[in-house]
Amino acid sequence: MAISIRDVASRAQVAVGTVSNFLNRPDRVAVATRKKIEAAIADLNFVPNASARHLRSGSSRTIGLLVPDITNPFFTEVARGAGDTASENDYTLLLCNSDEDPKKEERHLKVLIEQRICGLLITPSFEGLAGVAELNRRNIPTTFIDRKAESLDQSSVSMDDFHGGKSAIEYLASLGHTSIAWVNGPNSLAQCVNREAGVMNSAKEKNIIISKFQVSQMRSQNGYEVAQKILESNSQITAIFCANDLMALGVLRALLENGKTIPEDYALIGYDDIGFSASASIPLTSIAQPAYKLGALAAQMIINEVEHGKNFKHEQIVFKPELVIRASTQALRK
Amino acid sequence: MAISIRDVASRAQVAVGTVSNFLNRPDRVAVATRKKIEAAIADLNFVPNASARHLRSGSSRTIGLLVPDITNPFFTEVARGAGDTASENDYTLLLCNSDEDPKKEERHLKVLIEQRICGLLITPSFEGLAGVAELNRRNIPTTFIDRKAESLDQSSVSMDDFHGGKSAIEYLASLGHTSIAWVNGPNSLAQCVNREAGVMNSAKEKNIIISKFQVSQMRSQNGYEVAQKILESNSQITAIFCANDLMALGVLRALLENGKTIPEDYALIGYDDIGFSASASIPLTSIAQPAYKLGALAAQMIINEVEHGKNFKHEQIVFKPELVIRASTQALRK
DNA sequence: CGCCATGATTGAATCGTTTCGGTTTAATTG
DNA sequence: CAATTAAACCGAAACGATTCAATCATGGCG
Repeated sequence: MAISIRDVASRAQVAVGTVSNFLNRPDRVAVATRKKIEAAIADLNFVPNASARHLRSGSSRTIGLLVPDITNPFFTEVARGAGDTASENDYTLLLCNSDEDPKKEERHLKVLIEQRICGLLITPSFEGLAGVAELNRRNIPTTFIDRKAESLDQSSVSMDDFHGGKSAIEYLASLGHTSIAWVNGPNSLAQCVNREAGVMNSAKEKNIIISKFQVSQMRSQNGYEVAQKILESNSQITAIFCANDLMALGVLRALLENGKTIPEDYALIGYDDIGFSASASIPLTSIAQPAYKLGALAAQMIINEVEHGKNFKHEQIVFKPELVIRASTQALRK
Repeated sequence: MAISIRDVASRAQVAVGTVSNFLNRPDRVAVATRKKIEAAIADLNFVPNASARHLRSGSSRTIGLLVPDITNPFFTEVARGAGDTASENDYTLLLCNSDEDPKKEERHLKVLIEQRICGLLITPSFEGLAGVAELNRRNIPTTFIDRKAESLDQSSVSMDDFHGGKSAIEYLASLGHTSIAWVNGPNSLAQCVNREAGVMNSAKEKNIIISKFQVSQMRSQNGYEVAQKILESNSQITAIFCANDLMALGVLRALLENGKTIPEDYALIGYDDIGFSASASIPLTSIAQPAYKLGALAAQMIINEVEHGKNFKHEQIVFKPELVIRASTQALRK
């Protein structure tokens, strides 16, 4: 039924080995033979069988990407970047979504091993280290995304969260704000911890009062609730900085509902610069992370590692996030 | 290097065929033997090689999902649904994003054929029929998502767009609106055509005046621009219905910037009910589509088809969308 | 004209499974 | 106790590619 390299060979009147060479190292086959094989392939509508190729050659050319939440636009962009880079290099990307569920994560990891992926891209959740260790044992290269690798024999592509936190506060300070609310996620996420360190650092330098609000999940609803607390607190706060855009959008909604105007009554900054922030009712100032680039570069790095084998130099690349100024912030008027 | 079924067999003192039976039809192997094999597998840390299995057995247990835009929350949900169902049934989902680019779509289709997927889930863009024909020729089952299959020997899971358009207008009519702006996407999308038919149908019934605005892309920015036109037009319009939420969010932003209040000055309805609509500055009334369910059901159907082979009855399932009422609409006050 | 280097081509062995006809073992029956 | 049957198990062949040592052609050179 299925058409194999053998059929192509017999129709083109050459040996199977020659067809294989044509497929993988065309320069080694004479131009006349090339033509014959091309014709045979076209006639028979032949498409090579990836499984057979993989089985014999030992290298799978598929790389796994395991993200904790595919509905988060940040990860969607990461996936797009990784996917594009993968297919440009003739790799296949196997995208798995763990929904922040360790069970699903474990299952996906199992499948990825069955598929004999040649490399893994992963944004580790705080717990997920067990399954990753298994990958290591099997010598499957792994690179972290959005989380710096602590070990030097592993690559990672991450963001300078300290700088992100710091620059948001510096910017607000430059606008004249001196009392700022800081809405952060759980300490179990390295990102949150580092951003807060940056916040506190520049607050100290600029002599700013930080009111900290911490939530367990970084969803829109959580931002909404925090904003109500801020309004009730009757404090001097004139600016609000949220650890992600989802929460900032929640804050925005709460403030508008309570008759506040942005940026006059409160300046508001988010983090991530997801697409929806630009088209919010008040376009959001945000700390932009180059998600697409993160994914693309991580894919490129793991491909390099796969292809250059042992003599590969691991790198921990750290991007600087960028402040994107929109309508939700302005200079403080006394 | 790699551990194979053969190593397991020799360590467990059984034949390779027995190990294979243990893996695939455990009931056929005696309980004592089972224990031995289990132990050997655990000791050796054996994980079967999917490629070898596929090569020999001929069936791949991976299903492809090809979406036109992974950054659209609607498709993210579809992907989540399909992915969950796939892994519950021990299938692997290969998610590909074509970015609405026919070239990428073609390339992905090629890869999917190389991988010998056992079935394809696809939301066809208006052009993409060429590549799909190739799949048909190879007898790879294909089911459409969010687009009804015109042929009876193909399955599909789609939405009743006519009903969606109709019910939005009926709802607005019931609130007392008689002059409504309808912001639609290009006619090349079946969805848009059908929604419009529904709109026009109920407009006629309820004696409503529809002002139609058509855009080529259904992005937020397009909605923003249309809203400005509406404001300039100085018409009697009191309600705006957009063919997706992204555009509705753009409309919302434009209206608020121009000092209008929602829902007092204008009632506003979107379509899709993406997550961000609920947390917009004015939570959006919208026509909800069960994206997760669409993906999950489509996956289930293709799995059934794959497993039941020829005697499988193709179905064209059509869901009814649901009106979700939020703050952006209210009864008209004279 | 014979020799050799080079480039093209060949085809058998192999990758890790599943499949399936055949063999062994144990239990049942008359 | 011999004959019959069913349950377990065995192991060689096959899936469709790649690999690589071996063979074949070709042309340049002394």
